Amino acid sequence: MSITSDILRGHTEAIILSHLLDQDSYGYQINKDIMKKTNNTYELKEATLYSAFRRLEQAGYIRTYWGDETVGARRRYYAITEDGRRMYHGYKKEWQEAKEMIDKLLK
Amino acid sequence: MSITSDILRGHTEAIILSHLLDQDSYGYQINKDIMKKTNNTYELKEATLYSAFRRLEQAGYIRTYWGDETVGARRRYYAITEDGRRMYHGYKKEWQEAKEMIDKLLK
DNA sequence: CAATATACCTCGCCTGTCAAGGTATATTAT
DNA sequence: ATAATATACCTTGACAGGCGAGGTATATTG
Repeated sequence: MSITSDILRGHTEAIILSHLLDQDSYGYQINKDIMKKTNNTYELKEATLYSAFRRLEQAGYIRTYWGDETVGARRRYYAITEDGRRMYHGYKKEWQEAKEMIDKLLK
Repeated sequence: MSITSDILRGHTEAIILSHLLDQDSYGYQINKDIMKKTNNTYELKEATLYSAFRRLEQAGYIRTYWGDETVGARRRYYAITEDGRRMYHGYKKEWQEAKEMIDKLLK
């Protein structure tokens, strides 16, 4: 595992929630967005992505539905819930604090 | 596991190396330093600490020796190596980049 | 003399990541 | 025509770091 992956570990769920704040989306799209946003520096691996979806759904932070594509491959859409939004904002706050903490600890 | 632990995951080794930059130290002391530095927000768990020491030693980033305490409990001291310093600086750079990336991904 | 502090350590579980594999449809290149 | 690539979904099993729970020994404080 690369160091970058290790640093990113644990942020996956919040990153996904962040992408659902403004509109519903689906796995493939979210992954593409992330790659684009990071100039292809970071690619969320599919297995990681889908296991995160399962956890988020289980926790009630997202709900899912199938798109009604008439052409092309089917898409499973994800929507953030109110709990999900709360979770996201809590996490973001925690991230701000953690950032300062790590900066302090790395001198 | 708390969210904080998950965010901190992977930084343990660098945090330890950081504490060894200026002087050698030992497990108990390093742990205390970390707690103090973070106003008791973050406590590196002992099991985590010692398994990190093993990894760091294995990797050649630290070397260890027993202190010559005449009173009190014995102390195992840790010293950072040149490789350890290189590793630390590389990690710190990576952290700066990762920080920006996560900020971007969390909008 | 019990409790707390200092100081070390190990075992085994838990959880998130991911390599490797799979399915199906649509488009583009040869 | 058909091979290759892109879109889109998914599961399994291994791996690694964190840590709860347990242990040892010495010194100090109430």
